[in-house]
This record gives sequence, C-alpha cells and structure tokens, in this order.
Amino acid sequence: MRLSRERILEAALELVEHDGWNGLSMRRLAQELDVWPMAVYRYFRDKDELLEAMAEAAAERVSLPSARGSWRTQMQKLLDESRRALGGQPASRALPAPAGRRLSEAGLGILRDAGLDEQDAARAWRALFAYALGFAEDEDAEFEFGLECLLDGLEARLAARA
Amino acid sequence: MRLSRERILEAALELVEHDGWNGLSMRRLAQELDVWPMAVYRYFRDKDELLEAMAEAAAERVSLPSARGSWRTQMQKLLDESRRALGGQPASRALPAPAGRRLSEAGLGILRDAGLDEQDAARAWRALFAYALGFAEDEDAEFEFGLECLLDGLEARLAARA
DNA sequence: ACCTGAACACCGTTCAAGT
DNA sequence: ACCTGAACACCGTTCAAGT
Repeated sequence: MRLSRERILEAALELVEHDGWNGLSMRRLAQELDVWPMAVYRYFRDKDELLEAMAEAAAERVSLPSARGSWRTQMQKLLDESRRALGGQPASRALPAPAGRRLSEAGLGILRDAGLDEQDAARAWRALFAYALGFAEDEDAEFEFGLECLLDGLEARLAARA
Repeated sequence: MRLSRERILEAALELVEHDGWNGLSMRRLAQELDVWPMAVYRYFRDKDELLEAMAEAAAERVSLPSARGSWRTQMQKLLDESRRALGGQPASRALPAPAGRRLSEAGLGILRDAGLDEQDAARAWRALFAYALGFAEDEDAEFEFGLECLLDGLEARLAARA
C-alpha cells in the first residue's frame, strides 16, 4: 500500500500509544510501515517536522464548544478537551500553527464575548491554556478546582469593569 | 581531578546551558569531564537518574519566601522563583523528591496559614504549581496576570468561608 | 574502589543509486 | 516520483578487564 502523510501519522500515533514517546524512532516507524527507513523522509523533512505534524493533528481533534452556554461553561469545555488532546505531547510542542491558532481563536472569542478587552483576553487565554496543559488526562478533580478559581478571578474582573 | 556527583552535575548543567537539552549526552558529558564514557556511571545508574538529580538540584536552588508578608505575596514569590528555576526542565520531570517536597511543603504551609483546609490547600497548590510551570522565564507580565486571577479566586473562597 | 576499552544494539540523516 | 541500500556520525549501556 502506498505511503502518505496520513498513513505515517497514524502509524506514529499507534507507536506512541503502544511504547510511549521514547518508542517513536524514524527507523521503528519505517519498520512498522514495512518500508525502508528513508522512505518516510519523502513526506516529512525530519523527525521534528513529524512531531509537529502529530501535535497539529492532535489539536485538530479538539472539537470547539457550541456558543449556546455561558462563556464560563464554553471555556470549561474547550480547556477540558484541549488538555485531553494535547496533554500527552512532548514538552514545548503544544502550540503548532494553524491548528493552534484555531484553538486560540476559539478561546479568545469566548473571552471577548464575555466582555474582556483585547489585551486582557490575550493574557487570560495564555493563562488558561498554560494552566490546562499542566494537567494529565486523569486529573479531573484537581484540574477543575483551580480552573474554577481562575474563572472566578476573571469574573471578578468583569464585574469590576461594569 | 577526581570525579564526583557535584562535578558531574555542574558539567551537565553547563552543557545544557550551552547546547540545550539535546546537547546533553552521556558521551559528550564524559568528554567534557575529560574522562571515558563509562566513568559517569559510577555516580549515576543511568541517564534518567542524572536528569532526576539535575531537576532536584534546580528545585533546591529555589529560596523559600519569608513569612513576613501576606500569604498572597509569599505565594507570588514562591511561584515566581519556582518557575524561573524549573521552567527549563524537560517535560514531566518537574517534581522530584525530596526537593520537590520541600517546595510543596512551603506552598501548602502558606495556603494552610491563609485559612484553607487540607484538601483545598492540596488542590490549590497543585493548580498554582501547574500554572507556574507553564510559563517561561521571560513571560513576567503574562504570568502575573493569570496568577492574580487565580489568587483572586482563592481569596473569594476564603471570604465565603468566613 | 574507580576508571578503561571494546563491544552491542540502537539512533537521525546524507547521499548516490535503482525502478 | 518514489523507494532502496549503504554509509556516517552519533547514541545509551553491558561487560570484562585493568590499576
């Protein structure tokens, strides 16, 4: 079967799920695809580009919340999904464009609609996102507690402005 | 000159500062110490143990805040120092014992003194610490904004309890 | 006790060649 | 255009040997 970016990404993800990030090497990946090591390099310039594409794919998997609920519940849903989707990623590879921008746009939109000005929305999103990535998939209770505090603080700011 | 854990850790840190975490290999480290690759293994069982010791040393460098100011400024100082000291560490290696416990004890103490019960203090510390590690050394303004919100939220919780 | 030296089983990546 | 195959310069780590 023909190689493709999709097929390679799928195999890479499977390898990581099975053996962790240390188990992902270009050589093992090629082996898994039943192809010679250098074949993968037709589709990704180097390993770094592959890792970036994997983070990108993970970010794309985050479904954006509907605009029906309050800004608070919208944000909770967005961050909860983000943390689950991106939490496993290796360090400092959490914000690839353009899928990263898609998440940022969604987050900033929610905060702007809530009433924050451009700068506060940007800072608040940075804070919320950094916070969310600090938690693993199974730390629901811990994640929620701090998020409530953060959102309470933001709401107090909104109230002070009104 | 004789090898020692201290001398090895020092050389490792220098290597990382110079070439980043990817530049740190057991072989290059030995070369820098003018010793054969396997000599380092007398002091650290494997690379993982070396990395752990490096994180440990970084955590030890955090100076704990004096108990003079308000709990809020104490916490700000503690987290600011923690983020500067531990921010550069490779992923998921941010909480080694016992230096990690030293930081946790300090943080939990501040929160308990502020009036939080044991469970809330634990959750709040987890939230604050996760938040702090999400910021690089040079992101002072961004870090501070979200921290204010988090602390405001915690204060509201304390006020509601009184 | 502490360091050496060779060896093993891996890496990412280049390059020239095949089809 | 796409894959092969050998090669290069690295890894972490084991093991037996030296001093």
